[in-house]
Order: sequence, then C-alpha cells, then structure tokens
Amino acid sequence: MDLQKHHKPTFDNISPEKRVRILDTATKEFAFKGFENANMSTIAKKAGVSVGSLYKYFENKQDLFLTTIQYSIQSMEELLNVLAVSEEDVLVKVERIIREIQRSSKENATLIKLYNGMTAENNPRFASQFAYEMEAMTARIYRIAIEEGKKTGDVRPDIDSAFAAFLLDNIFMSLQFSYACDYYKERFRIYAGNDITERDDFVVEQCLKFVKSALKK
Amino acid sequence: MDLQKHHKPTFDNISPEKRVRILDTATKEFAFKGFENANMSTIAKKAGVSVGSLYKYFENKQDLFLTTIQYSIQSMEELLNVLAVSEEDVLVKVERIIREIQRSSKENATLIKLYNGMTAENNPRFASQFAYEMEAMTARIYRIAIEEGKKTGDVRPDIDSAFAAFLLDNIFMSLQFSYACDYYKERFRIYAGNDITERDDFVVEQCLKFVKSALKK
Amino acid sequence: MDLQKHHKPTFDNISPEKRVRILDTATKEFAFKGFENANMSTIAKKAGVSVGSLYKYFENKQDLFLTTIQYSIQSMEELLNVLAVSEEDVLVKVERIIREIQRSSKENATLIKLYNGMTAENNPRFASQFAYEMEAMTARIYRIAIEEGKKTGDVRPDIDSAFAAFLLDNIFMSLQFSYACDYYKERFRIYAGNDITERDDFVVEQCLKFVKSALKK
Amino acid sequence: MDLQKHHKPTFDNISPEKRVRILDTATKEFAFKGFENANMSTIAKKAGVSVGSLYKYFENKQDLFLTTIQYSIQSMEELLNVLAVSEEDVLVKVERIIREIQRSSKENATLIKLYNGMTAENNPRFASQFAYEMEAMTARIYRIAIEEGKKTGDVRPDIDSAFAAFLLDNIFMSLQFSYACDYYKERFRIYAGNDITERDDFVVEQCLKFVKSALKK
DNA sequence: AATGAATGAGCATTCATTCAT
DNA sequence: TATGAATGAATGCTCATTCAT
Repeated sequence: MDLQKHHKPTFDNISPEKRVRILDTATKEFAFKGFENANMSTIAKKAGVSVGSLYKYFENKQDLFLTTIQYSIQSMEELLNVLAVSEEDVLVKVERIIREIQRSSKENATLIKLYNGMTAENNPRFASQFAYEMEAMTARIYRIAIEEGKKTGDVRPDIDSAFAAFLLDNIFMSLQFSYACDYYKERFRIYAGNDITERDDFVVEQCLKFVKSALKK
Repeated sequence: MDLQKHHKPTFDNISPEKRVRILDTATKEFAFKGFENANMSTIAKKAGVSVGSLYKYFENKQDLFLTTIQYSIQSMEELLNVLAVSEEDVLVKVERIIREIQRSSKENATLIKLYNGMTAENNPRFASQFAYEMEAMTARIYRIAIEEGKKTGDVRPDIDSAFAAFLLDNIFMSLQFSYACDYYKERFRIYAGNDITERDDFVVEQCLKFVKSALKK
Repeated sequence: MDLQKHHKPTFDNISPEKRVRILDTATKEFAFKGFENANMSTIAKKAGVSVGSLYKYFENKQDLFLTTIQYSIQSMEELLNVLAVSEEDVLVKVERIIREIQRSSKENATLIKLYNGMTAENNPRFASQFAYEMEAMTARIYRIAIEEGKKTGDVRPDIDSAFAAFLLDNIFMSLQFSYACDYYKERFRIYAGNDITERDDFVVEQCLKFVKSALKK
Repeated sequence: MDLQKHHKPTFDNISPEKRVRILDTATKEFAFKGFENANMSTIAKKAGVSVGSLYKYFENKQDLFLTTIQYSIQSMEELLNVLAVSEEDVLVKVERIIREIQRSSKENATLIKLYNGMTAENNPRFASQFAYEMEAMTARIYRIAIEEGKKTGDVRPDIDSAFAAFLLDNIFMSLQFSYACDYYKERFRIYAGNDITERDDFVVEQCLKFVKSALKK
C-alpha cells in the first residue's frame, strides 16, 4: 500500500499542528465546495498560513487536493483497520462495519463528503490513482472476511468471494454516503422514511438480515 | 411527479431539434467536465446557437444544468418504465435490470456520468430536488416488485420492503456507475478483475445469486 | 514578406480607431517597460477596453506583443519604402536614410525603443521570427542600392554587396537607437559630445564621409 | 573610471571563490533570462548560497544586477586592454579587434548576451551609469587609435576622430552581438548567409576592406 | 554571518453574464 | 428573436524580500 507523495518535502518539516490545520481546512473546503470551487487563498487564510507557504508545501492546487484525499484515506484506513483485525464471524463484522459507518458518518461527515466528491471526479488522473489506494484496502478486508467465512462454513461456497466483496462494498459505500452526503441523504429518506437517519438499530437489523441471507448457506 | 421548470418559456418555443441539440450538448459537457468546468460558450457553440440565445432560454448556468439533469432523468425514466410494467417474478426483473444496466451503460454512458456527477454535488439546492425526481421513480419500481414478491411468496415477508428496495438500489446504482464512471470503473476492476466489464454473464449470475438469497424465503 | 498573424480574427473586426488605440497603447507599454513589466490590465485600461476584450483579440500577452511588434515593423516599412523606391545614387540615399533616422527617431522614438527591446529578447521564438520580418526588408533595400551603385560605378566592385549592406545596417541601426534609446543615447554623447543629438548636420556630414570612403572606388 | 559600488560591504568580505561563484551564476541567469525573469532564489541555489545571504550582500535584485554588469564590464575591459596597449597600425588593431570579437563571442557569449540585454534596458537609472563605464573605455581606445593613425598618416585627417570612433564601435558592437545574441545572429544570417558564423576569415576580410577605405586617406 | 521558511502584493488569464445591434 | 462582442470580478500561482533562528 505505497501511497505516492503529492507534496514537497517542506510539508514534512513543518509542525504537526500546522500540518493538521492545513489538511483539516483543505478537507473541509474540498468536501463542501468541490475541487473547482475550493479556493487556495481561502484555504490559506482559514488555515492561518500564507498562500506563498501553501505553494511552498504543494506544487499546485491539485497536489493539495491529492494530499488531502490521501490524508482522508489514511484516516479511513485507521477506522477500518480496527475492523479488519478482529477474528469474528463475518456477520458480526458486518454489524460492526455498519455501526462504524453510522458513528463515523456523524463524526467524520466531511471526510466522507470528500470521498464522495472524489468518486465523481470525471478525471482518470485522479480516479485510477485513488481507486486503487482506497479500494484495495476495503476490498481486501471484505474478501478475506468472506473467504474465512467459507472456511468456517458461515458463508456458502458457491459465490465468488471477490464479487461478493464488491456487492457488499456497494451496499456499505452507498450507506456511508447516505449518512453524510446531500444527494444520498435525501435519497435515503425517500426510500426509507424521513426519520431513517435516526433509526440506527433498524438500519442495522435490516442490513444484517439482507446480507445474512445473501451470504449464508 | 411534478418536475419543476428550470427554463424560460422561450425554450419551449424553439424547434424540438434545437432543443434536443442543446440538451444533448449540455449533457455531454456537464457529464465529462462537471458543473464548474463546463463552459457556457462552448456549449452554445457546439449546440450551434449563440450564448445570447442560451441566456434567452435559461436564466443562468445552473438552470441549464438543472434542465439538463431533468432531461436525463426523463431519459432514464423511459428506460426504467419498460421494466416497471412487466408482470414477472422479482428475480426475473432483477436480471432484466442488470442486463439493462449493462446495455445502457455502454450506450448511455454520458447520461450515467452526468447522474453520477449530480449525486456528488454538495449542494442541497440541487440534491433534494433531484433525489426526489430521480429516486422516487426507481424506489417505487423496486418496492412494488418486492411487495408483489411477498404476495406471491417469492420474497420472504420478514424484511422491510422499502429498506430492501434501498439496498437493491444501492447495488444497482453502484453497478451502473461501475460501468460508466472513471472512479467506479477502476474500483470494479480492483474488486473483480481487469476483464470484469467484459464478463457480463458472470456479473449477472453472481448478482442474481446474491440477490436471490437475500430476498428469498 | 508574409507576416504571420498573431491575433484572433476578432481583432480584424473591431473599428480601426480602437485597433490603433490598442496597438499604440501596447507599443508604448512594451517600449517603456519591456515585455515582462508590461501589464495587460494597464494596457487594457489605457486603451479604453476591458481585459476580457483584449483576450478576445489576442490569445495571450505574447501574442499582443508579437502583434505590436509587427505593427511597428509595418510602420517602419512604410518609412523605408519611401527611400527604397527612389532611383538616386547610393550616397544620396544614405543621406536620406540618415535624415529620416533623425526625423523619425524624434517622432517615433517609442517605435524604435520597442524595436530595440525586441533585439535584446533572449528568446529564439521571437528572435528568428522577427529578425526575418524586419531585416529581410532593410537588407533588400541596402543590397539593391549597393548593387545598383556597382553597376553605375558609384560603388567599388571588390566588396561583397550583402556584407556591405550588413555593415551599413550596423551603422544605421545603432544610429537609430542612439537617438531613441537610453543606453545608446548616453553612449552617443560619450563618444560625440553632449550636444550631439542637436548637431544633425554634423552627424550627416560625418556619416556620409565615412560611408562614402568605405564604398567608393 | 570610478565604478560605483552596488553591493554591501559584506560582499567584499566573503571568500573570493564564493564571490566569483555568485557573480558567474548571476551573469548566466541575467544573460539568459533577462533582468525580470532572472530569479533570486534560483541564483542563490545555483551559486550554493542562501537567499538570505544574497540579501546580506546586495540590497536588492537590481543591485545584484548592477554588480553583475560591472563585473562583466571589468571582464571585457581586461580583454580590451590587451588591444589597447599595442603600438600597431590602426588597421592591424582593427583586424585584432575583429578576431578577438570572433574568439570571445564563442567563449564569452554569456557576457555579451548580458551586455546586449543591458543596452536594451529602458531604464535611465541603469543606462547612463553603465554606458559611461562601458563605453568610456572602448571610446578611448578607438579614438586614440584613430588619432595616432592621423599622426602617422594612416588615417585621413578630415574626419572627426571621436565620431569615427563612434561609427567604428557601431560596427564592432553590432558584430559582437551578431555572434552571441539570438536576434542579431539571425539577422547576421539573413544578411550574409546561413554559414556566415563559420566563415571567420571572410568576415575579417570584408570588414577590413570596408573600414580601411573608410578611414584611409 | 548564514539560513531558508514565510509573506502577500501582483499579474495573466478565464468565463458567466449583459446588452447593443 | 438572435447574435456575439464586451465586461470585470475572480483565481491560481510567482517571486522579491523579510526575519526568526
């Protein structure tokens, strides 16, 4: 999982506080305004640094964006790693994932917005690069969980592990967006009622039922 | 399903050919470049009208965008209605949906890109409006199919129809993007192999297995 | 003498007054400040047009510069053509050239400053292009004059016409700069006295003596 | 010939090696990029000092430029002094000057580019200052040579020594630029053929013929 | 004295929108 | 109604210069 650097060495030298301030500010700006509408001067001002400095740390706007995305991917990775290590049953894992999505979507909505924006960038430059970095991580976790499930007999052997992982991720990625992003949130309400975002246990229960049937023998 | 108008009356008066030319051009521009990077003058030129005219038809760029989205929603609606009317078994419907996704993703990639871009617009103005117009349509189709399935005994009665529809749409929406949009396409390959977009039957088979188990008694 | 165009077609469509206003303003700005220090917004404002318009007429700053240079070359060409056509003796021509230099250097100092600036642009892009356009014109005039002089016996046959033309142009180009450009003007005074720019007849007399000897049999 | 200082006393205190490194680097940068495009940080980096130090040695960019020019004038002076001292005939001197121009133009092209750039600076601040420092030197050499020529009878007495020196310098300065600077080089080829920069003897021969006639009795 | 990170004014260029014809 | 030239605010990025260490 070798993340390419998209910043100049100078960015590694500044104080961690400043680094975090810049990345958090940039995350917010990019998440709420998108790549195009985000404004370098605004980011600089809000982060409490000069534009000049920003350009000392990053070659250009795109590189700040890429670094910001990587930062958010790392943050997500940290969240996911917690789930990855556990030795539990697939379905227990699924429940934990859903609950984690619900929790983090409230706490890290910005991160998810940013990630959502990224998935819609019609830009092959960005796309393939981050698809790999982001999805390689989750893909692995899901596939391993499913394969282990097959071994222990919790998961039926007649489905393709990789493809099932893909379908699971479809569900979870959409769910994640449904808690954090405008369009998806609205869609969530249309499908499941205006109060759906407050019925966390119901969501967990229904998802589990669906996934359990889908995977079980 | 009362679609709000986002264009001036003048747009209704021009020849249907010109109207279609403008909307098709705008669809392409917005789909490939996103809202911000799309250029009004370019759209005008490619559509063979003057910028002045464009602004006679639409108050501003946003309204052209909104109108374009509505136009694409209508196009999608036409595709979906074919599926909606059939009286078949849910699972047969599911197969038809997947095959339709595969077909239309190749033929109408632009439309889907545009739709994908729309889902990421971090703009409550746009979001709630179109979520409603777009999803109300599909939600209805899926929910009805599931409810009918329950009646005929094809679908287990213990799951919430609306929520199951939501989960189904999560899968199908993601699948649709996976055939047409850069990021999703890359992700699809990571999960299921580089040749996955050419293994249509395999995709159908795996999706069906998964969905069938998830829904059946 | 096919001058390449460095402006968009739109520039040909605007009123001649505006065109001249833009070119004159640009000539002044570039002549006094050089390419780098000239400011597009300033030029626009002084010319009474908007920056936007300037960029409708010219792709970029460089193209405005190139067009401005061509405009000044054309102006010079017009001056020179008067001299070219005459049927007189080389030396009479030389005298007329010198007097024309003295006259135009006072009247068209800006043009000459611009030309001088151009000769120092360390930019092969610019250089070869304009060297050709500019010098091909004068080279021809001088060489023809010398060749005719050889025929009529006014000029010694043992010198290379082309090279002699080069040497003549060295003298005249330097002289022209000496009347209009800061550095050259100062140098002129150092060599020939502080009042040299007011002793036009002396300059003519001395140049003629020098050139006459150099060329005559 | 009292050259004004344009650097802080600190510049005199550093090691001669460092001083030379800075001036050589600056010469190259200014010669190839011109005053505006030369970059202080780049010069510092290439010279192996910090920007901070550069500003310890020089008040500002302009002063580094001025100091660099003076350094190059000194270098030229050293070349010229060799010619100045000889006791030979004017025309022998002229030949030596031309050959020196040809030699140094290849070896010291950078210096000459810089000098050329300087002559086009539309800046009275710079201009008068350096015109004096640079030309006073050559003017003297040419005038003395011509005056001695008059005494020995090699040069006709009816021309003004100072003005003849000016005309000679016009020819030689242009010739020098013609070997080293983009615009002039192109112009040289237009006048005298594409291979002219390789026909050194021809150039010497033609120049000598021209100058000899111009000056002789 | 030396360093190089930080600053922010300044500039080229773009583009949604207007409006005279 | 149609046109497309005109507008000018907005923005990414550069670079001379400063200053804390």
